[in-house]
Amino acid sequence: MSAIFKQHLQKFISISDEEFEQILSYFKLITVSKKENLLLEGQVCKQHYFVLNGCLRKFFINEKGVEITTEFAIETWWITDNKAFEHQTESPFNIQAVEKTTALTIDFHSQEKLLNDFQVMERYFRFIYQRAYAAAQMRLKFLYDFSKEDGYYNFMEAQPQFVQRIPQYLIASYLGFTPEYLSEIRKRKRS
Amino acid sequence: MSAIFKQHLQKFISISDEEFEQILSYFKLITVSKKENLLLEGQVCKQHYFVLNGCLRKFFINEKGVEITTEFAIETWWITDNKAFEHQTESPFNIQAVEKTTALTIDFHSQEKLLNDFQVMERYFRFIYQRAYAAAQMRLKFLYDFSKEDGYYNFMEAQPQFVQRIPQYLIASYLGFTPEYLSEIRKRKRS
DNA sequence: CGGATCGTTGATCAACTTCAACGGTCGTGG
DNA sequence: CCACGACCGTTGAAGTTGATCAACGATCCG
Repeated sequence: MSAIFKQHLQKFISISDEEFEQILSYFKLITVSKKENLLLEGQVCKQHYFVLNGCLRKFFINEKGVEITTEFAIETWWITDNKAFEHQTESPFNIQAVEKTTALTIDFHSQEKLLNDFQVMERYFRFIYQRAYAAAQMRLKFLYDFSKEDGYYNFMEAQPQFVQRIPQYLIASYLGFTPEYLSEIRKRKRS
Repeated sequence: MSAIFKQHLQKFISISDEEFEQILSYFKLITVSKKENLLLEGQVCKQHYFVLNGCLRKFFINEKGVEITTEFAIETWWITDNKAFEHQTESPFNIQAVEKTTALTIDFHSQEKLLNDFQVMERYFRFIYQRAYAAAQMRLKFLYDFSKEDGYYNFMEAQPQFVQRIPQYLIASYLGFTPEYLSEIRKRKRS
């Protein structure tokens, strides 16, 4: 299972089998079942998750009591509330399993230690954050550029893997509109 | 002027004066006047900018021909189209000076070389991208959480430094609505 | 002084939300 | 293995939010 993580690391940096085993020892392997929570709103965000298989999502609850999903993570994606993780403060987010999920998890202090002990991990995380930041910038562009309807078609094309496995109300939530409106868009397309 | 950059580096890593001079040699110092362009849509995004003073913005032009500003950068902020920079591909964005601006600039290959030559710069950029990603995540949350009106009040509170120096139509563009609507919000507040 | 740029106003219009209700399906307990 | 309840997607009507368009006044700058 953790071979997935090894392959992912080796896409960015070169490490020996021995080094990998040492690096892996900073992590814990966890499995959570569908709807199980890994972080609750108001808690300090202690962990950074690397999904090996399954799917996690990050969401918050707005003043109307509606869940808004801001992020999904599937195989080989990292997920956490980075701001709360970095400062070890309370998070406004929840992290929950969409499906049964296996992940590696590392707490803040272990991650700091890992970065100090392995220079090459600075390089790895520099890549990871750089890519994640670039992706977030493009996501912002899409939000500004597209109407909600076009955003849906764009997402369908760009991430068909999600549309297969994720319930529609979560997709609507992620795209920033209501399930009813998603229904309407789909009806329009059909006719 | 470049002392600003030195101070910024030293907030994250420790370097000697000598090292700093070497690092600085990878950059060029530029000054641009108001409305001058540093990147045009369709060009390969070759440069990464670190603002020493003044203000840059990144924007694109939507299908209706309207400029949408997705990012500002003032003193000690980095700015580029990270996706296009990383892959050295054409960018859909423009980068333009809002005011007369002085910045350090580094091209992609120099940045790669800098990262290879100075281990400590991997750490510095890991911090930079980590913070930038966390900030982008919070920005996304605000976009999902707030109505446009609330988004304006929130921005006013969080970034009063902008509201002073940036024309209103740019603020409206950044917040994702029209100047007319901003006018309406302001009128409502007044009464 | 004269033109371009910026903020404002008000009327009309489109995109999207809210609410209430209904039918299908899926999983769980009896 | 069936029945029931919870959950999910869908519909349609009415309501909001914010966009569009055209016009005007103020200000800045050459």
